[in-house]
Formats: sequence, structure tokens, C-alpha cells
Amino acid sequence: MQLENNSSIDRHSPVPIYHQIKELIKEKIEKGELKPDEKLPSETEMEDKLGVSRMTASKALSQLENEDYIYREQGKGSFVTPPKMRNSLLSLTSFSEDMEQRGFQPGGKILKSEIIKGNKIVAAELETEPEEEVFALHRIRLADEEPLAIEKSYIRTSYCKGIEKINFTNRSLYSTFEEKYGIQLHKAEKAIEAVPATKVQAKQLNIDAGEPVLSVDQTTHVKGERNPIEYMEAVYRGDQYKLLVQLDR
Amino acid sequence: MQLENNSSIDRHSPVPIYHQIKELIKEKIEKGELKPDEKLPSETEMEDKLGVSRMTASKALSQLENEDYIYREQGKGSFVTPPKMRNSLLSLTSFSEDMEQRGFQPGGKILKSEIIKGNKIVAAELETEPEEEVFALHRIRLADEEPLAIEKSYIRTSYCKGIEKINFTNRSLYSTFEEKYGIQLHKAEKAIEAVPATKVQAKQLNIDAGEPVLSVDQTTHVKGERNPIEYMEAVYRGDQYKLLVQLDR
DNA sequence: AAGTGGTCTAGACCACGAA
DNA sequence: TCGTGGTCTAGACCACTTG
Repeated sequence: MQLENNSSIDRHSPVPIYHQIKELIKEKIEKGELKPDEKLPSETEMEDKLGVSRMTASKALSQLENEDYIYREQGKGSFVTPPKMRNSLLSLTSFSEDMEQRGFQPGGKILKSEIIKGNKIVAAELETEPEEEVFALHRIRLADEEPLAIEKSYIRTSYCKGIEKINFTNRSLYSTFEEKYGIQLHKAEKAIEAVPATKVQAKQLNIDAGEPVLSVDQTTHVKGERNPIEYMEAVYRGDQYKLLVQLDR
Repeated sequence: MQLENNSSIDRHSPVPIYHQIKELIKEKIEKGELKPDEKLPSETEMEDKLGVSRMTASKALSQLENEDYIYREQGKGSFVTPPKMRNSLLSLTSFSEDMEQRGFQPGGKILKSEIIKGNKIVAAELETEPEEEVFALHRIRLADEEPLAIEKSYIRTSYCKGIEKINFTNRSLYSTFEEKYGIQLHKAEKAIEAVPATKVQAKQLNIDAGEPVLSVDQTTHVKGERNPIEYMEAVYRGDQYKLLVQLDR
């Protein structure tokens, strides 16, 4: 990798230098200017070429290693992580995003879309007061017209006022959070079980009662907020749906 | 928090100082000596009391923030993350570790424990040559004496020579990697499905054929290595096992 | 021996928050 | 104003890898 002598670093920018270096390298990796397993400039090389201290260069490279863009080997150097090893599975996605990724046409049928008073379970999961109002959105989710899942979402309305007026038939809940309300999703917990379909579920999913389905309870959190924004109880057809997750550390 | 003047830090240990500080604080949080939202010593305080440079103290605190043990606010200080906000779900754990966390006595019964030539599926998942030898470890896993899961692991032997000589009846595979081979696990992908139990599975798990079970295919990676160390096909009793995962971003 | 990353030091200036 | 974390510097010693 070539380093333009001392250009590309703006010492008067409010953006920290190590962050500028990070972005510089990320960009080169994403553009393909840096090939998989290609050696990056060493810390001392950056010291000279970019005119920064070694600790600063080191910080940039350490963080890139944490984010899995590069790997480092003592005595050898820093190298670009080949794409195969990189986090390839999207972690926090909605059904719509998920289906599009898999090449299916997502669709939906609304069962319920209204403000309700949360019941005990919902209140406990959302950490709301028992009488507090929440937005309930129950949908049957389709992939290429076939019913694939039943999703019952309960949403804390204080983060997204007026959400009950939106038609979610073919709209992603998560992209609505992000685009309409500027809400950045942070993390989620899923509790996953294999259970037999109830009669009602079987009818809605067009399968036989007792067939295995994937039951997923999910709590979704927003960046910087202590309380969750969404609690969802979902059921997926066992014969048609595979859940992919990526675990770290 | 009280800091014992300069004790508890061993400057001649091969363990880095920042890591010693991290462990010190983690321990106090886990023991409850540091309460939720309690203020930690500041960086300058650690400089004085522990006799380390500020950068070292800062590194320890930064990493604790990344690991969600503490949160930091400019101008205010560093504080213990309340347990509710903390990542409570271990991400990459073995069955044994998992069961201990849930308060069950883990146990096991070995079905197979030998070096084999990998079949096509295994070779593809482990990215080995089709004729390459792998260590096959098939176990029935027990929780409080009850069969709960069937785990079939295939392990790349080049990372852990001699592993076939170890008795894994009551031993964790992952802690063996870490303690005996010094292998640091990095990340894993799981593909999760709800399927009906086959006759053989039903017998081994002491349930009826056709009952829902959780089928999980997992590929596990090691830090700094491009190829996976383990591919596992596991089946968990649907009525007894819930899989918890934490998703980020 | 030379190059690399891993760690550590003893300073420094800044922006932010609370008093 | 003072204490805090956020960043940065210019050195240093070490262990590891490669020639």
C-alpha cells in the first residue's frame, strides 16, 4: 500500500487522527485498492509517512483489528482480512431486509395495528408501566406469496409518536424507525425455541398443527436508551425458514 | 472504590498491566464490591495509586467500556454498567459452560471419539481437503442426567494435535481449546432450524419421533486463523432447550 | 540483525461537566 | 475553576519472525 506523503491527514479537523487513518484504510479495503492478505504499512512506516506518533497509528490499527478489517501478527505485520473471514451475516435485520437478501419477495398481511394497553408480559419485556399504552403490530409475513411467519410486535410509543397511523403491509418496521424517526437500532436479544405449531398458528401458516415451528422472542434496543423499543413474539415455519446468526468472541 | 496502594499489580508478570487492571475491576464488579452506576477511580487517580501511566489506565478502562462492563462520560467519570444494560448473554459458549450458567449439572455420553476422513459436507464446512483427517466427537449431552442434546463436532486436527486422546465425557471442548492448546476462539456462525426429530434422534433424546427439535449447524473460528477449527451439527430437545443470542448493530 | 507488533512511560493540550 | 475523559507525542524495552 502506498501512503501519500502526509497528505490525507487533516490535523485541524475535529475528527481524531486515529479515526482519519481508520477511515482511510477502510476505504482502500472496500474499494479493493488493498487486496485480501495484502500487507499494510507498519506502525513505524505510518509514523514517518503520515507524521503521526506510533501510538496513534497503533490505535488506528488496533481498532481496525477489532472491527475485523485487518489481522495482525507479531513480528510479521498487519494484513487485510479476506472477505470470507469477515462478518458476513447481517445481525440485526427485519424480516423484509432478510427476505430481500435471500432473494424472496417479501409481503405481509396485517392482523392488528393499534394502540393497546400492554399486558403483563409485554410490560415486563418493554419495561413500561402496566397501564402504559404500546403500539401492537401483528402481521403474517409472506415470502413469494407463501406465509412464512407470524410476527407480533409491541412498540414503545414514546420513541415514535404517531406510528399507529402508518400502514405496515409492505413496509419494514426497522427502516421506518431509522428513516422516519431517526432512531438508530443498537442491539437485540433473541430467545429461540423449537415448538409444535398451535391450531391457530398452523392455519395461519398453512401447515399442520403440531408441525415444528421456530419460536423467537426478541427484545430490541435503541442506541443510547436504557429501555427497549420493541418486544416481538414471532413464529416461523420450520420447514421453510432458517435463522442465521453470527456470534462473537 | 478503594485502590490498595500499588498492591495487586505485578510488574514482573508477563500479563500486561492494563490487563491486570481490567481483571481487577471486572472481579470487583462481579463480586458486587462495585455497585451499579458507582463511580470508578479516575485515570489520574489510578496513575497515582497504582503507579502506572495514564495511557495504561486509560487502555484498561477503554477496553472495559468496549466489553460493556463500564460506561464513561467525558467530564464526569467512569461508572459501572448496571446489569440490566449489560450484555448478559454469553455469545460463544460451549454446552458445559451454558448449562452451568443456567444452574444445571452438565454431563455427557460419548458416541464417537476418533480420527476420521472428513466427508464432503464436513470438508466443505471446515474448508479442508476431502481426504484430510478430522477429529470426530459425537456426544449426547445431559443436563441433570436428562438427555438434552446430540452434538456432532468435527475438528481440524492441525490446530490441536493429540486431541483424540482426550476423554471428553465431562470435559468442555472449548475450555480444552483454550486451556490445553492456548487457542483463542473468535467467532461462530449458527444456522438454526426447527425440525421434527428422526427416530434415532428421538430415541437418543428420550422423546417421540416427530417432536420438534432445534437443529443447529455451527462453524467456529479461531482468532487470527482463516479456516474454521470446528464444524458442529447439533440437535436440541425443543421442549427443554431455549437458545439465547445477542445481536449487535 | 533488522523489522514487526505489544506494551509502557511521562509528559501535553483539549472539550466537557459540575460547582 | 477544577476534575474528568479524549487524544496525541516522542521516546523506550520486549518478544516474535524472517533473513
